[in-house]
Amino acid sequence: MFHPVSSKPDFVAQEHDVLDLWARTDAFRTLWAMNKGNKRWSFVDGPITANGPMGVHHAWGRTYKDLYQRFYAMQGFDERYQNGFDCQGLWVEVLVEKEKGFTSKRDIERMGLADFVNTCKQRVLNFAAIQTEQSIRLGYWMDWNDPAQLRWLRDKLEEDPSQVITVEGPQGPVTDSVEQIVGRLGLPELGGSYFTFSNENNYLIWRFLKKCWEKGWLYEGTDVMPWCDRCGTGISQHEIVTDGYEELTHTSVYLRFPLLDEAGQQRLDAETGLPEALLVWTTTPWTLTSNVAAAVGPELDYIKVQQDGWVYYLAKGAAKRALAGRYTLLAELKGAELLGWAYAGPFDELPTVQAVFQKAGYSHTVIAWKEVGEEEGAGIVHIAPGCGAEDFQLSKQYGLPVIAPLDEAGIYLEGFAWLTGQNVHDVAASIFGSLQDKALLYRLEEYTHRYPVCWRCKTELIFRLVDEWFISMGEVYDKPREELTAEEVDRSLRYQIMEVVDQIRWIPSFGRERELDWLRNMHDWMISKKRYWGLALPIWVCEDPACRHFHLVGSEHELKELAVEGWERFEGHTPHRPYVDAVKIACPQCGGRASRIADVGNPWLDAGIVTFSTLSYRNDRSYWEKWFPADLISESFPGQFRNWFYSVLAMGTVLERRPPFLTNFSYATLLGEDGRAMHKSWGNMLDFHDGAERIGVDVMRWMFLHHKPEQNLLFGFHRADETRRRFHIPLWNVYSFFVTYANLAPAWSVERATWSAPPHSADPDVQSSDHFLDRWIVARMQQLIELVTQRLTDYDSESATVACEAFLDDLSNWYVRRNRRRFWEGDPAALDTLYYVLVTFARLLAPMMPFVSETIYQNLVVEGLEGLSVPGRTDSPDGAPVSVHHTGWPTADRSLIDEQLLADMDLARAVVSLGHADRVAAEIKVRQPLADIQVVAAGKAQSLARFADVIADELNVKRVELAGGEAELVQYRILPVNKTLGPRFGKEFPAVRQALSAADPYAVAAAVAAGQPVALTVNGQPVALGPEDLLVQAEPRPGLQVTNDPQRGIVVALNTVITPALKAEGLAREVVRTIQQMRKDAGFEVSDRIHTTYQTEDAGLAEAIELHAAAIRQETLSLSLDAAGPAAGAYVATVDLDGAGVTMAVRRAGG
RNA sequence: GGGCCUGUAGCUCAGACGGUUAGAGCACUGUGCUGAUAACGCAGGGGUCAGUGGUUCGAGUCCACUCAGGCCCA
Repeated sequence: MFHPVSSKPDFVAQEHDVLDLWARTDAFRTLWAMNKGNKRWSFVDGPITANGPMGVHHAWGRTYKDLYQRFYAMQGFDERYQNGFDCQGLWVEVLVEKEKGFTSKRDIERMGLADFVNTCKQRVLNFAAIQTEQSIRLGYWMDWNDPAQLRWLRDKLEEDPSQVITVEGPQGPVTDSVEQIVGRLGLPELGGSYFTFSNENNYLIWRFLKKCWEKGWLYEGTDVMPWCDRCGTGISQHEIVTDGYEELTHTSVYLRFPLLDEAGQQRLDAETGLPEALLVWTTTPWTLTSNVAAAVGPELDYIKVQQDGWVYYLAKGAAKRALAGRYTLLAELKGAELLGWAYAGPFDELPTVQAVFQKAGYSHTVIAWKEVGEEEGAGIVHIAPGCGAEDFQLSKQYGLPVIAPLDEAGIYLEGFAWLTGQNVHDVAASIFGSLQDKALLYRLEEYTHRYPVCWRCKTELIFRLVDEWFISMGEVYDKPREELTAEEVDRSLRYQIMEVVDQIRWIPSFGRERELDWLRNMHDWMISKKRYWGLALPIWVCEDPACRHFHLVGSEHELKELAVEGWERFEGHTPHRPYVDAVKIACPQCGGRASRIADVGNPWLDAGIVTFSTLSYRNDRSYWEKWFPADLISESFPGQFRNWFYSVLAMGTVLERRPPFLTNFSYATLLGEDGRAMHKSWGNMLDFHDGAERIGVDVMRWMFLHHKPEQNLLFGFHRADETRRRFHIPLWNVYSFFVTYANLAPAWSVERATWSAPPHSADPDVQSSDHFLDRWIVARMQQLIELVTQRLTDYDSESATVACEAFLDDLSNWYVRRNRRRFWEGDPAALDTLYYVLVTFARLLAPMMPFVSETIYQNLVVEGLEGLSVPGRTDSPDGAPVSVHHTGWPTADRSLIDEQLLADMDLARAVVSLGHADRVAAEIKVRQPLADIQVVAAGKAQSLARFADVIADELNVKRVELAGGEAELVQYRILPVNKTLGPRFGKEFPAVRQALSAADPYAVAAAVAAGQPVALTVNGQPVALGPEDLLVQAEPRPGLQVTNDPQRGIVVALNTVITPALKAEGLAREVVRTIQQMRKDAGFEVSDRIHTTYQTEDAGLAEAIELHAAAIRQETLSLSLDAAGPAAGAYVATVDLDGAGVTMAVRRAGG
C-alpha cells in the first residue's frame, strides 16, 4: 500500500520534510561516496560574497550549479562539490565600518588593524553560515560546513584568535590556533567550502604576482585615478564601469581666465580697449586651484565677442549655450591661433601654486588638445593635471607642472591658504565666493550629468594623483590578431589571454566576443588598494631612497628565508595586516632593509586564483592535474567578463598558459515582476528566505530552469503561481490519481511492478502490456529521456523543461484521461505502466526539481521512513536506493520508440480535436451520445482504424467511420511540398506550382492515397511527382456540419441526429454525473457502496433511468436504485437535467 | 563613437537546418467536460513578425542599412 496522497499538497512543508530526510539519511554524502573514484566531472564554483544574506538572484545561479552537478552525479561522475566564499576586500570593510559607526580610515586605525581584520573575518564567517543554511534550503548539494561550527569559530575568533582548538576534519582531528584553523578552512584537512581569505589562497596569489614580476609585467605607476575620499582608496577601472555612475546635479561655473600680455599685464583688446579673457567652464570647481593650462581644439572655430565691459574668447558652437544675454561679435578665428597665449590663473595667489610654478619656471598657457569639442561648456577646457586623468596625460605631453591639492581623505593640503584643512565636498560655495571677489566669475549653472561614485559607499569620487601597482596588459598592436608573431604574443598578457579565450566554449556564444572586447580595451590592471582587509601584496620595497628596489616574495617559505626582522611577530598568523607588515627583508639589490608596501590587493585576485588554490596546485600537483581545468564554471554576466571571468583567465594564462575552464555558462539579470531592477523601496524586492517559504524552492528552480539564460528574468509571486499551476500541480495530480487507484486495485500490488524498467521490456519476468496507450506513453517516455539527456548535456535547461512540460501534458491530458476506466477497474497493465512512468519521470526531474521528485519516489519506491509527513510504503521492492538521487540517470530504450504508433496517436488526437469542434459548432454537449462521426483522412485508414475506439470513447459516439463518397464531403487542395520540390526545380518551381494547381485535385488525391506518382507537364516537359512531394489538403464542402485540419488533411463530420434512444442514454449519463457529484459533496470515499433513490415527474427521464438502471448502478457503486423518496439520513439534492426536474438521494450502504 | 544583445498577440515568451495558412501560456469572452485535476477540452477576438532594401523559386528565420530598448567599452 502506498501512503494516501493529499490532492491539496503543501509543497513548502514537504520540502522541509525532504530536507529532514536527506539530513537523517546523509543522502548527499552517500551519493558522493557512491561515485568516488569514478570518471570525473569538474566544477569550480565562483565564490559568493559572504557579506549578507542571499537574494533570489543568487538562487538562480545556484540552481544551475546544482542542476549540472546533480545531472553528472546521476550519471556516475565523481565531483568535488566545493562551494566558495569571497571574503576579502572593501565590501566587507565598508559594512564592518558601518556596523561600528566608523566614518573614516582614522577610526579603523584607532581600533587597531589586528582587531579590525579579526572583525572582518568574523563577519565573513557569520554570513557564510547564513548562506550555507540558505543554500541547503535551496536543495543545493555541496560539501557544506556545519553552519553551527562556522558560528562557533566566529565566536572563538572574537574571544581570542590565538587560543588553540581541535576540530574534526575528514582525515582526522586538526589542532591549531583559531586564527590558523579559520585560515585553513576549505583545505583538504578541513574540507567544506573554500574561503578566499585562506592562507593557501593568499600565498598562491603571491606566486602569481611573482611570476608576473619575473615576466616584467608588474610595475608601480603614478597616475590620476578615481578616488573615494571616504574609503581613502583608488577605484579601479573594473569597479567603476557598472555600479559606478549616478545621475547627479552639480553647480557648474563659467569663469574668466584673463589674458596676459608679454609683460604679464592684463591684455586689452586693440579695438575696444576692453580687457580680454578666455571663457572657461567646469563642473568641478575644487579643481580650479590646480589649474595650469587651458586647452582649445586647434581645428575648432572660435569667436571673439564683446559683452559687459569684457572681450571673451570661446568656441563658436558654444556661444549660444555659454553666453548669457546680448553680446557683440568682434571676430572669428581658429583654435590654433589661441595657442601659446598666457593668462592669469584663478588661484595664483595660493602659496603652493606660486611655489610650483616658480620651481617649474612656468606660467599659465593655452595648449592644444584634439579632444576639445564645443558640445559642452565654452569650448575651452580648464586643465588641472593633479585632478584629472586626461589632464595628467596632457601634462606629460606638454611638460606641465602638476598641483595635487588633496590628501587621501579629500582634505586640502598645506599651502592652499583658506582652503587648507577643508574637505573637497564642502568648498564649492567658498570657491565661487572667491571667484566673485576676484571678478572672475561669469555665471553659475545647475548641471546634471553621470558622475562616478564609489560603488560601495556611493560617495562622489574625486580624481587624485596617486602611486598604485599595476599588472601590464601589454600593448595593443595595430594589426589583426592572426598576423601577430609568437614573440609579440609572448610579450603581451592581453593576447595570451585571448588565445586562451579561443579554446573555451562560451554559453551563450556571444560571451566569447564580450570577453575579447574587454581584453582589447582594458587598461593595465590596477591591483593595489590603500586599505586594510585583504590580500597583503607581497611587494617589499627597499627603504634606502637611493635604491628603492622592489622585490616580489613568492611564498611564505621565501619570506621566512629573506626575513631579517619581525618574523617572530608574524609567525603563527595568517598573511594579513598588520602582522605580515612587521616582516622586513634584506634588499636583494643593495642589502638594505626592505618593507612591505602598505597596500592590499584587488579582491578579484582572490577570486581569480581559485582554479589553482582549491585544487592543491602547490602541494599536490597530481590532484590538481586531475581536476584542472574545470569542465564548467558559471556566473551571471553583468560585471563578470571584466571581473571574475577575466581574473580566472588571467591566472590560468600567467601560471599555465592554459584555459582554466572548458565551458563558461553565464546568465543575465534577475528583475522584479514589473520588469524593473529589484529595489527595496520599489516594493518588488524579494529576499531568498521569503521566496523559498512562500513559493517553494522546487517552483523557484523550475522558473529559473525554464528560462532562456541570456535574457533577463522577471521574477515574482504571480509568475511563481503560474509555474506551479502549469507543472507542479498537474504532476502531483497524476501521482495522486495513481496512488488512489493503485491502492484500490485488488489485482495489482507493487511486488509485481518494476520501477526501473518499462513494463513491456524484453525481460520475460516483467509483466508486459500490449495495450497501445501503454506502449504509446512508454514510447513517449523514451523520447523524453533521450531529449532531456541531450539538452542537459548541452547545458540547455530551458529546452529540457519545455520537453518535460509537453510530456506531462501528454501524460495527464491524454494517457490518464483516456485510461480512467482502466484505472477504475484496476487494470494491472495500466498500473504497471503508470508506475514505471511516474518513477522514471521523477528520476529525470530529480536534478531539476529535487524535492517533489524525492517525495514521489519515497512513496512509490522506498521503504517508509519514520517522521516524513508523506511516509513511504512498507512493502518496498528490494534493493531500491534510499533516495531518488541515488537511482542513476535513466537511459532510453530506443527499441520502444514506435514511430508509427506515435504518428497514429497524433492523428487520433487531431481527429478528436476536430470532433470536439464539431460538437461546439452543433451545440451538442459531449455527454450526449451520438451515432457516428465520418472521417476523411486520405491514405490513413489503417491508422484511423487502430484508434477508432479511443476516438469513439473520447467523443462519445457509437462508431467512427471512414467516410465514403469523399467527393461529396470535401474538396481537395493540392500543395507542393516546398522542402523537396523547391531545391529540385529551383527557378522552375513556380511553373510546377502552376501545373499542379491546374491538375484535377480528386485525381491527384486518389493517386497520393494509393501511393502512385502524379504525372504533370511543366514547360512542355513531363514531370513525375511522388506522393511524398505532394500535400493533400481536404476542406469541408461549404454547408456541411464538419471541421477540418488542413495541415493533416483530415475532415471530421459529426452525425448530429439525436434519436430517442440516444437521448435516453444521454439523460442516464446526466444522472450518473449528478450522483457522482452528490457522492463527492456528501463526503463519501471513492470506494463506498451506496443506496440511491430518485423522484421525478418527467416521464422521459424516469424511462431513461429504468432503461439504463444497471449501468447507472455500476458507475455509481449503487447497490440499489429505486424510484422512491429519500431515506432517513440520506444526502439529498434536487437538480434540473435538460429541463427535467429530479430529486435524488444517496446514503452509504451498511452505515 | 565602438562592441554585444534584444525587438513576434494586451502581457510573458516559443518559433534548429530558410519551406505549406506564424504558435504557446497568462488575461478576456463563450461553451463544454470532470469521482485525478486549486484543473482541462473546444471555440473566439486579438499580429503590417520594429522599418527599408537585398539574396532566394521561397525570408519571422540569411545579409545590409535605419529606428527603438538594454548591457558593455570609449
